[in-house]
Amino acid sequence: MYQQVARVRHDEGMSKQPKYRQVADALRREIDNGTYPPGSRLPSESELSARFDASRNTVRSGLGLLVSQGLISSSQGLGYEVAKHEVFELNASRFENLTFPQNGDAYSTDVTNAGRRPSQTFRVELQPAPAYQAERLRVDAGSTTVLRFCHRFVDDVPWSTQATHYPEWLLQQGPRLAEPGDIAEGTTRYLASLGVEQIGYFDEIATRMPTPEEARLLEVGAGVPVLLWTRTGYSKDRPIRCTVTTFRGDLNRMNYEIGNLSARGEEPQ
Amino acid sequence: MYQQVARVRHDEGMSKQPKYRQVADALRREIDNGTYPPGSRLPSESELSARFDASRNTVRSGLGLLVSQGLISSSQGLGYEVAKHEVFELNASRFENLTFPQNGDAYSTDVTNAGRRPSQTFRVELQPAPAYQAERLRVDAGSTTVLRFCHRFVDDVPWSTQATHYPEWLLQQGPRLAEPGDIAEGTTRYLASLGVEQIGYFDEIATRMPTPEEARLLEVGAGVPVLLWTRTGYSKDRPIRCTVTTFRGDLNRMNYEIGNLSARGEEPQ
DNA sequence: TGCATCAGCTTGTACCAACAAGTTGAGCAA
DNA sequence: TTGCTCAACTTGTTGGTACAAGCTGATGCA
Repeated sequence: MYQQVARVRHDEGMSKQPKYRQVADALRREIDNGTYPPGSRLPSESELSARFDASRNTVRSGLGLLVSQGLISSSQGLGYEVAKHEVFELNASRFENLTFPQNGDAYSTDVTNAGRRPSQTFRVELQPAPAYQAERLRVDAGSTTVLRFCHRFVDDVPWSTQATHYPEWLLQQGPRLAEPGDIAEGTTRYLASLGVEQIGYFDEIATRMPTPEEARLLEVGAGVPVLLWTRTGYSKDRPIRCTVTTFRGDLNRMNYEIGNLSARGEEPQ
Repeated sequence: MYQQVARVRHDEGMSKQPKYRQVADALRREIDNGTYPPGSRLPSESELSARFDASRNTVRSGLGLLVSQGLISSSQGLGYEVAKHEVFELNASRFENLTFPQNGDAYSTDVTNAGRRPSQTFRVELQPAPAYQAERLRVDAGSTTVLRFCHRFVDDVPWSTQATHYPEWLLQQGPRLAEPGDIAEGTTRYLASLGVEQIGYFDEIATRMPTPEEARLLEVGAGVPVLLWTRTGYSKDRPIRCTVTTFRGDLNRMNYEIGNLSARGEEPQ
């Protein structure tokens, strides 16, 4: 019923590597050396199948490797495209600078200055504190917090999600935090005007592959990790907010300027 | 010659999702809710095949998804294991603190303080500057630089690779830079003792999937991104070094302390 | 006891076949 | 010209088979 084809034992040279890896490696080389520049299309599976004398499944395994490494992406009906990245730099140590004046919220300012067009959707709700945020805000897990959630785009490409939790006690001083809608001058500035000044922050940066939910919101395919940025802001007494931002790892880079950098071009001020 | 089996059209409820995704989602849920805790083994492909009434290929596709997301890993002959992470925190703003005294190099100090055992292999060579480093050191691409390369382990697990490039002109003041072997007091301290003081640095943090070379050195499987950390150190006049570190993303987190954090437990000093 | 072997499990590689579903452009009809 | 249909491409999903290769524990021989 099933006829096993005679398996030829090639063994030319040493190879050793399985065929699907050879396919992946060959294509990777050709992508690296510019045979297939960023944005260009790879030959179709059946063409590659002929070229490498491999079955379509084997070629697919090889292509799957490159996809999971973020080098290429595929779309049904179209083919495989070589990934192209245009990274956006976020200066985290200048972002929300405590002494520097700025108009509106820090995100719009930063993106506009880079000559790109920012847009965002916005949501405010009361939520029990997740364990991660509760620990950083020094409140009980499950206690009420104000969640202000942003889904941000740059030139209509999904860019990041940002969830800031504020402890409940802060509402007595800053009731507008819990009201829906933007706070025009920025929440940090708003709180400062009420005497709750953020005089320092603690940043944590991690990376991992996106959850299905994150992959949906950020519209990333397989092979693109996310950058996780947690900023806990402190007043002179205690933590006043915890912001968790998820970035598309292929489009973002974070910068920190520490110490005296007068030898650099632009002054860190 | 080939007999196509009657394809039953289930369509219970809505499903819509392909079967291999359903397998992946079901397993993900069971991993999340603790049915399969970190470190435990998943049922074998054939067991899952029976449970989900799917072919082994379909089950493998589902498992492959979870592998590429870093949730599980597989080894031939053994099966699939749920990934367990024990993250190591690296305080980047305290690391190589300019004013804080320390013994030996910053890495060993940091790891030892965390109660873990550091080890490393080390290499020094003269190398033409790659474009990336040349740009940051403000020298011509291809001009000579000193490369000091570290491959670091924590408790014998590959942890990070670190490549520091120094511009050639620095050799006149610090000839020991180009000599093989460690510099006991740390290179930053050594240079400072010669009057080349690093008074500030510029950090860049990015993430991506590892290259095959990086995957080999860090022994990461598919689905684990790397964290890329570039630190450019400045004297009062110009850049004096450029360090590129690659971390396993599943084992590391970076921290920055900015501003006044007296409200936190430990004093940032 | 100690050690080598092997059966029986596991995943890895490679192939075949069929059909579903998305995209595009050619070509025809209004 | 405009708009629709459809053929001919593309990748996506799912099934099947066979064998290679790694791991483990049981078995049996020396």
